[in-house]
Amino acid sequence: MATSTLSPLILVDGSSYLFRAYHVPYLQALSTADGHPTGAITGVLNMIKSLQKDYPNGNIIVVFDAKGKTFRNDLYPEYKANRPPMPDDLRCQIAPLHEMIEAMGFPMLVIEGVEADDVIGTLAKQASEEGIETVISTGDKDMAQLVTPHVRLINTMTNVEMDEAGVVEKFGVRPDQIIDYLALMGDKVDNIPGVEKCGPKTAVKWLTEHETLDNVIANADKVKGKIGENLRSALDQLPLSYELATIKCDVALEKNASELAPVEADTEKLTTLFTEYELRRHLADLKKGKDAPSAEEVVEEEAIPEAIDADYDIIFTEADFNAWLNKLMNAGTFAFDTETTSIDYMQAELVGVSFSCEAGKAAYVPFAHDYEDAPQQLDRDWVLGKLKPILQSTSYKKLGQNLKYDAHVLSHYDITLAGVAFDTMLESYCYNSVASRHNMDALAEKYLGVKTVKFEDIAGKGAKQLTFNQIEIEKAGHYAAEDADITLRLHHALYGKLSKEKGPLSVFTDIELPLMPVLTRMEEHGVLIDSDLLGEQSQAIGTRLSELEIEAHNIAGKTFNLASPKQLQEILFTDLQIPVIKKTPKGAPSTAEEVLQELALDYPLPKLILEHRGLAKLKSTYTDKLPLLVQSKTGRVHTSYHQAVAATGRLSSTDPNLQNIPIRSEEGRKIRQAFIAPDGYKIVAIDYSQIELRIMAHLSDDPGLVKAFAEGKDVHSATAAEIFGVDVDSVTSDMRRSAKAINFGLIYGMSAFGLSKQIGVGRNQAQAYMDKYFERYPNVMSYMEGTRQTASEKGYVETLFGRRLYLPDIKARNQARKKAAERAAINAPMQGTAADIIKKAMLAVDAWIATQDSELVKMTMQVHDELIFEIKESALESVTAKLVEIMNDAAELNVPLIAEAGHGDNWQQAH
DNA sequence: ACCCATTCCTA
DNA sequence: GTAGGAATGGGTA
Repeated sequence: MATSTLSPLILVDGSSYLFRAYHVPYLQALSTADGHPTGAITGVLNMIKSLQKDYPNGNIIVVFDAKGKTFRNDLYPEYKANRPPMPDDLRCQIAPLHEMIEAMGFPMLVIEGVEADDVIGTLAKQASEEGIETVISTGDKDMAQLVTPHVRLINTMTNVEMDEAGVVEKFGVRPDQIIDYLALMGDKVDNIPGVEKCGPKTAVKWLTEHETLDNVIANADKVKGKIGENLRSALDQLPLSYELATIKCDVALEKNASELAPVEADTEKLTTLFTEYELRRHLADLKKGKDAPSAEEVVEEEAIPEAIDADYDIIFTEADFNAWLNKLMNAGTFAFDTETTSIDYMQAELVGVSFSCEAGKAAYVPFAHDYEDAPQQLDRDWVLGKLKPILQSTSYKKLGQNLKYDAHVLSHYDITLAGVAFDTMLESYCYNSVASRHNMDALAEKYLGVKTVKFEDIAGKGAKQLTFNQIEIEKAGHYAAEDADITLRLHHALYGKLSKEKGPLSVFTDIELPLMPVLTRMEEHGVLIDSDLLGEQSQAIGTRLSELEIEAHNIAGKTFNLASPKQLQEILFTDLQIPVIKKTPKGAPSTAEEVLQELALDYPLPKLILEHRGLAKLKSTYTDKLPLLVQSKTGRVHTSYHQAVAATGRLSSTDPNLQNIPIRSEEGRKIRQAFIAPDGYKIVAIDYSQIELRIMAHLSDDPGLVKAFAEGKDVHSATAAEIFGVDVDSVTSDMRRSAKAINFGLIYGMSAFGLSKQIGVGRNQAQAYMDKYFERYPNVMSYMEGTRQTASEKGYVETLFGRRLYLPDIKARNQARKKAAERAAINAPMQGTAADIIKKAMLAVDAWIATQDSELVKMTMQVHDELIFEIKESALESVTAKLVEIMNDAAELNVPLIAEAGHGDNWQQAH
C-alpha cells in the first residue's frame, strides 16, 4: 500500500507554530491599532492557509496543548519546571486563534492531561492502520519519532519536508531510534535529564554502534574517558528520560481520525474576528474567497527566484575572445570579475577573468590554469593587453562585486582600473547596511533567490583547499562565469531598489563608490614599519613575561597558564578562596580587568596577572605580529579597509587592524614608534577634535552646546561648569572627568545606570547629573527623544548625509533588545555622520593630492577621526596646512569643524 | 581543523 | 551605554 486514494490527513501542531510565530521578528511587530498583539495569530493562520494550498485534498486537523499539567508531570515532577510562564502577549492570542480556526471549519483538538504531540501521535497511528497517508506539520524535532513509510513531517515555516530518509539525513539515526537519541541527549528546555556532555554527535555515534538505547546501556562500561563516566552515572535515570521523550500513541479520543471531518466555514464569524483583530489580508481573502498567500509572501523584499537558463562560455581562442570583447564594448555596462590564486590582494596572481553583459550569459577566459594535463589556454599577456584599454577607460562602464580587490590585482599587471560605475557590495551596503555580510553568495540568495556555487564547492576546504589555478577549467569556468552573471543580475535587482531611496543613493554615488579607489591607493601604498624596533620590544616584553610567570607560580604554589582565564579562575577562587566579584555571561567567575583591578588592592596575584595580560597582548597582537605582515615586495605592511562591514558607515581594518594600535598605556604607545616615515618624509597625523560631540551640537541645535563650540571652549569643562553650577575656572579635574563621561555617555545612548558605573557614583547621583545636563541643554534631550521616535516610526535612522541604518529590534518585545536598538539609534546618526564627514574629507584630500607631484604626499591610514600621511619634509608645513584646511571644509556644520595636526618621525611623535 | 567564550586593543 | 578586530584556551571533530 504505497499510495492511497484516500485524502491525506494533515495534522497541525498548533502549539509548536504558535511559539515559533511568536518569536519571528517581523511578526512581532504586528498588533492592532489599540495594541493587541496579533503576530502569533497571523503566523499560525498563514501557515494553515499555506498547508491548504499545498495539500488541496488534505483533511486538516489542528491540535493544541491544553492548559495545566500532563501525565509527564506525574512521571517526573521536574518536567518542564524550568519553563518560564507563558508571556501575556502570547497568552492573549490563544483564545482568538482558537475561535478563528473553529470558524474556518477545521476540526480542532485540545485534550487535557496530554500534550499536542501525543494527540498527533495517536491520530497518526490510527490513520496508518486505516491506510491513510499522514503529514504532520510541526516545528518540533521530537516528532521525528513518528515518521514511518506512511507518516511524514513538514515544517511549514521553512518548507522542509521529512520522510524516513530525511530523518536519517537530518539526525543521523532512523525514526525508530529517535527516542533513544533524545533520551541520551536529554533536553535542557524541557528539563529532561540526559547524559552529561552528550550532544547529537555522541548520541549518533553510540546509536550507530549499538543500535538501541538498551544496547548502549549494556555496553556502558566499555565507553572510555570522561563521557563514559557521565554515561555510567546517568544509567539510572535513562529509562525515565526514555519514557518522557516517548510520544504516547494511544490517547483515548472521542472520535478517531477518519471521523474528524471539516465543517463549512462560518464566514460571518470570521469577518467579525478578522475585523476585530485587524487582519486585513485575511479579511480581503475572505471577500475574494481565495486562500491567503503563504507566510513568505507577507514578508517584504522577498526575492522571486528568476528562472533564467545559464549559458556560459569558456574562451580558448583569440577569435572567440575578440567576439566577446566586441560585445562588451557595445554593451554600455558590463560585469567583470577576476579569478586569482589568493584572497590576499598583495599575493594574488591572475588565473582568469570573466564577464557578463546580459543576464544568464557570461564568459570565462582562463589563462593560467596549470594542473597536469590542463588544456592549452590563451596567452595571459595577450588577453590583458586586449583588455587594458577597456578596463582603463572611463567610457566603458564596469560593475562588479567588491571591485577594490580586482583593482588591486590588476594594478600588479600594470592596469589601472577606471570607469567603475557600480559595485554590488556597496549597493547592498548603502541600501541596507544591516546584514551580517554583503558577500555575493548571500546577496544572490537574498535578492535573487538563487543559490550560487560556493568557492568551497569547487576548491574544497581546509589545508587541502586548491587554488584557482589548480581547478579543472570546466568547473572553474562555470563558477567564474556564474560570478559575473550573478553580479550583473544582482546589480539590476539592487540598483533598482537603491535608486528609489534618495539618501542611500547619494551616499552610494557621492561617497562610497568614489571612496573605493582612494582606499585602493592607501592600501597599495602601505605603511612603513620598523621591524627591528618591534623585535627589540618583543624581546624586552618576553623577558618581563617570564619574570612575572615565575612570581605568579610562586604565589599560586603551582604552575599554571597565566593566559588561561579558566585556570586562573581555579587558582583565584578555588585554591586561594578569593571572593567572586562578578560573573561572566555564562556564569563563571570573571577574571576581567576591572575585577582584577579591585582584587589587586587586597591580594598580590591579580596585579601580576594584570601586568602579564597587558604585556602578553601587546607582544602577541602587535610586536610579534606586525613584522610578520611586512610584504617582502614592498617592505611595507598593507592593511585591508572594509567598506561594507560597520553598520554605522565606519570603515574597519584587518590583516592587520591598524585602527586599534595602542595609545592609552605608556608601554602600548611605544608600538607607535615603530610606525615610521621613509627617508626625507615626516609622519603627519591630523585628527578631528570632538567630532561626534560637534555633530551632536549640530543635529540637536542646542544653543548652549553650539555656543560652547562657537566660542572655542573646552567642551567638557563647559559641561562640568553647567552641571556642577560653578564657574568654568573653578572646574576641578574630577568634575571635568565626570562631565566627559556624560558627554560620551550621551553619544552612546547611555542610561543613568551605565553612567553611575562609569564614574563611580550612585545611580541617583548619576540620574541627578543627567537631569541637570538636560536642563542646561534642553535641545539635546528633545533631539534624543525625537531620534527614538523616528526610529520607532520609520524603523531606521539617518545621518546628516542620508546614510540609513535600519533597526529591526526597535519594536522588539524583548525589552533588552529594544533598549539596545534604541541606544544604537541614538549613536548611529552621530557615529555615522562622523564617518560620512571623514570619508568626504578623504575624497577631497585624495583629489587635491592627485593635482600634486606624486612624491609629495601620501595618505596612509584612517582611524575613524584621524588621517595619517607621509609628507615630504621639504614641504611639510605648507602641505599640512592645506590638508587641515581641506579637512576643516569637509562639511558645513553650525559649529566649527576643527582638525588638528601633529608631525614627527613616527606616529607616536605625530600625536 | 573548526567553533565558542573570554579578554582586551581602538575611536 | 556605541562601533569594530584579534588572540587565546578549550572543547569537539
